[in-house]
Formats: sequence, C-alpha cells, structure tokens
Amino acid sequence: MAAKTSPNELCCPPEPAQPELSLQTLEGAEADEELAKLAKAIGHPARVRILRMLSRKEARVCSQIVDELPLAQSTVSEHLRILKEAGLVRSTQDGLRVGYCINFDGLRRLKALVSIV
Amino acid sequence: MAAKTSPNELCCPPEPAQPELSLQTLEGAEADEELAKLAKAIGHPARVRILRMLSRKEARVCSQIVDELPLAQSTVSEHLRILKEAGLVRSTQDGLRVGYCINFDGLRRLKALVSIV
DNA sequence: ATAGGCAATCGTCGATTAACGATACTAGGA
DNA sequence: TCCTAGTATCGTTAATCGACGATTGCCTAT
Repeated sequence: MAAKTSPNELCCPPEPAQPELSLQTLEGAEADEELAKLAKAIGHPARVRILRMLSRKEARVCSQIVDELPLAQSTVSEHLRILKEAGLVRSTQDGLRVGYCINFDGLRRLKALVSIV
Repeated sequence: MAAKTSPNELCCPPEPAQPELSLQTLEGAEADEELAKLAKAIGHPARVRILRMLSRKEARVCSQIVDELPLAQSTVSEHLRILKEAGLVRSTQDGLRVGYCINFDGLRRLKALVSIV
C-alpha cells in the first residue's frame, strides 16, 4: 500500500513508526511523564498557535510561520524544534524550504492521555 | 459533627462559577493562551500524578499526597498551588486538613481545547 | 492559654527556558 | 563557480521553574 500523499497529509513522508508510540499504556509513571512532556511542549502560546496554523493548513513552510508570528526567525525555529522533539510535528526538506506538518500520531497520543485524566 | 464524608464526596464546595469559563471560544489568541496555560500546568510529571491521584480518589488530603510523592511538603504545596491557579483543582478547608479535588470544569475545558487542535 | 500538627509562604539556589542577533550551513540559481 | 535565500545553530542575557529547609499562620485538642 503506497503511502501516497492523501489529501490530508501532503507535507511530510510517512511516519517512521516511532517505537514509543506502539506499546503504550495510558496510566502509570511512564504515561505521566509522557503526558507531562507533551503538555510542556504545548505550554507556550506561540507553540499552540503554530500547531493551529499547521492543523488549519494556514502555513506549512518555516518562513510562512515566521511571517505570521511576532518573533525572530531563530526563536520560531526553536519552537518548531521543541514541537518536533515532542513528536507533535514532522518536517520535510522541500527544496530550499522546510515544510512542517502535524504529526497526527503524536497528537492522537496527547489527546488520548489527556482524555483519561 | 465530625467532618462527614458522603459517598460520592465532592470534596469541595460547588464551583464558584468562574466567569472565564462561560463565554469561551475554542480558537483565537485567547484560546491559545488559555490552552498554553492549562498545558503548562500539567507539564510536570508530579502534577500529572497528582491529578491522577485526585481523579482516582486515591488521595484527597494534602498530607496524603505528600506521603505518596517523593517530594518535600513545600514542593507538593507549590505544585498544588499551580494546579489550583490554573483552575484544574479546587480545595476546601476540612478542619485541620485541606482537601483537594479535581475541578471538572477546568478539566473539561482542557480536554475541549486539546481536542480541537 | 498553650501545645502540637498541618499546610502555605518565604528565601535561596541551581537548572532550565525564552528571546534575540550573529553566524554557519545548505541547496538552487546566476 | 560564486552568490543568495531559507533554516538551523551558537552564544548571551534575563526571566522563570523546581526543589528544599525554615518559618509562619491557623486550627484543634488538651
């Protein structure tokens, strides 16, 4: 089954199947740490806004995101790095630009963890 | 007239009907800040664990929470303050003790905001 | 009235975060 | 090739966080 770019996710290649995302429970110390880590990643207004922009397809490229925010390019890049490290966004090199998109696996995971608190 | 504990024990008095919780949208800059604030509050493993303890009724009194965690009393108190300030827990004076419980309005709000990202 | 226990607050310290400008890196175009 | 544009990283600074012990304040029981 070709991981063709479905209408919803065009920007980034298929997820590398993060191992952590498979054998996960929703409770216990590990789950607590995981939720805390994800929550911390969205614990800043700029990062929430970036996530929203990506989920609404308002922007997909780093420079677009920079244009939308009242922050320096380096600061935005750092926020993107944090989101990426938390597993909430993915990126792909698109020529000179870098495209970002939501990592739906991570977002699902966050929602699942929050929902059972 | 000991502190009576009714079975389903809502530990705390009815919610003071926080004004912010009524006329809220799920998008926009305000919603971004609100979600960031709530997420930041649960962006620490100890606070996630406290929320879980409260939601599972494993503990309701400050001293019990302190006993469950490998942290000093003052540290736990600070975490509780943060959760309370974010609107995720409420507290009530129960004689000498202080009872804590989930603020379901705040939790619902968090879940709603997360769900539409 | 006072003693004792519980929780909040204070003061401090080191670690982390957020922001910026400057610089380095990298891929395309001249 | 060299230049340029788009990103990432580096280095710095101020602010915030997390943890602790000590202290304070408050209730209850004695």
